[in-house]
Amino acid sequence: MSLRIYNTMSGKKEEFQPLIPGKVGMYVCGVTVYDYCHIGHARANIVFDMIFRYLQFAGYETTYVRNYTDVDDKIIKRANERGISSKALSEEFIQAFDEDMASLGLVKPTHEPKATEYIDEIIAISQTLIDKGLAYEAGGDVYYAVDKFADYLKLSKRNMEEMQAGARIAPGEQKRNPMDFALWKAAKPDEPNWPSPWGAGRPGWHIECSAMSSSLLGDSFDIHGGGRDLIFPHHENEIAQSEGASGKPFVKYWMHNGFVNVNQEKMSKSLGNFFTIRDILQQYDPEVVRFFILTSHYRSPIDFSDQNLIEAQAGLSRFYEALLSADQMLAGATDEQAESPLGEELEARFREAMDDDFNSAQAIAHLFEGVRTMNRLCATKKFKKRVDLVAQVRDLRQTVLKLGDVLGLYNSEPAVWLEKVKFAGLEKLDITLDEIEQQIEARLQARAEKDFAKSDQIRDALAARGIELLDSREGTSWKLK
RNA sequence: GGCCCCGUCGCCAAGUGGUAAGGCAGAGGUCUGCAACACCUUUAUCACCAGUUCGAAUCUGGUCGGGGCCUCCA
Repeated sequence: MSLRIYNTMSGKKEEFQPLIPGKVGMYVCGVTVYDYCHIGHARANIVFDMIFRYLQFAGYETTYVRNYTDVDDKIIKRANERGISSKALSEEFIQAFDEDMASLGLVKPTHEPKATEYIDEIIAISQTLIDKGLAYEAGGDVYYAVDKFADYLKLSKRNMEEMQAGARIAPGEQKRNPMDFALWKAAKPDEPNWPSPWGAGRPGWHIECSAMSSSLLGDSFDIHGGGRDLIFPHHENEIAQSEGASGKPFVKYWMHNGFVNVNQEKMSKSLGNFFTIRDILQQYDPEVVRFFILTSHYRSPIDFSDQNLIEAQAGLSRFYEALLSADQMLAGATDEQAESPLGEELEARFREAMDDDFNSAQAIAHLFEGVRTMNRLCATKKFKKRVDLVAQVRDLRQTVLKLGDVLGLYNSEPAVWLEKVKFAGLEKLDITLDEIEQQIEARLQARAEKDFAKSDQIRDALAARGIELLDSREGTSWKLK
């Protein structure tokens, strides 16, 4: 079974056939850098990071471009409010973005261009569009004449007449048609600007993505992604610009990730109900956030809530606990080698899930099954001497790690990760590590004396304070309840 | 008003024509001094109604409920 991708353009899953066999060009709209990233950005970037990793895993030589839009009305406005330059503001938030993405465990895209580095290309495309009669200059602005592009609204499937009914021309704009959009805006005082054939000015929103994608991936490429909210107007306008200028098909597969809701309600800047990545990482481990996001399909809406994240943490802990116990069981196990089909079988199921429009939720479900098998084998009597079982656990462990890496998961040292989460949770409880260890010691003493009443009393008291004890042959450890 | 999406076990969440993955929580069991952990077993006919079909959660029509886009937004 080969890779199938849901294409927003057709509204269907399609067999993935890249323009050049074996190679993929993918462009994903990045952020406008004027504020800290919120969890919606986290989702979009994690999703496409997963897609990028899987494309490579599936054998495609993938060029992944994710831009920074560093010139824009909102940047100018925010910079003016803070009394700093647009450049200083955008640099600050580019750095913040990079930090956030690194903490979420994202790999670097192949290219991370900035809009301001592509001003020449932006001007060239705008000029081409004017030359072709698709755009016009008016008072130092350049606008795209949407009624000249026959395919306009083909991605968002909207109706021009109805769109026009609600559209307005803002004061100061020189549009012929309210639906027209700016490719270039004449500079106002104190705005960043560049010289152009139409006078000093700056790019409009949308044109930068056409310029950067064609420069780095060519006029036609395979995958273009972003959040659903970018379908209109941003991606629609990109199509008009790029296909209008080049005369070639722009993008083969359009991919859009679903929204993040907070308490069933869309999270948005205008509603003010958004959390930044930094807020969330105060509360939860970054890998828990990533795990939570990937346990839903990328096109479904997800609901950010404490309960959901706590459950995600429990699920991810299950993986690390299994990996830890597998490591411990394998440590003293026989060195003899044996065949094991389990890893290969797991990988086949994983690929099948991921080939179906990157169904990471299904893929993780298969990995959970791998974990259960691993736990079951490890619990078998005389495990360490059973050559076949040891080989199977080795195989499964290695496969879970390998496939986890495709999702950007399970990269930590199990013991270290579990400790980290445990101590982070401990801080929220009214108990100290010393206390816990003292109580464990006291209980061990009681048990040695067969004073089980006292032993159980200590255990119950700790449980009431949120600490669960685990006895094993090696001794007693504890975890958060 | 126009366009679009969704409604699957207590909760989260896969599944788009052949009689419902997985996780969390719950129940029973194995293990245990007793527990916890782990493992085993177990828990749904898919909002509702009508239709197409040998057969539908999956297709069509309708009803109810929720949400999104149409303005900056991942």
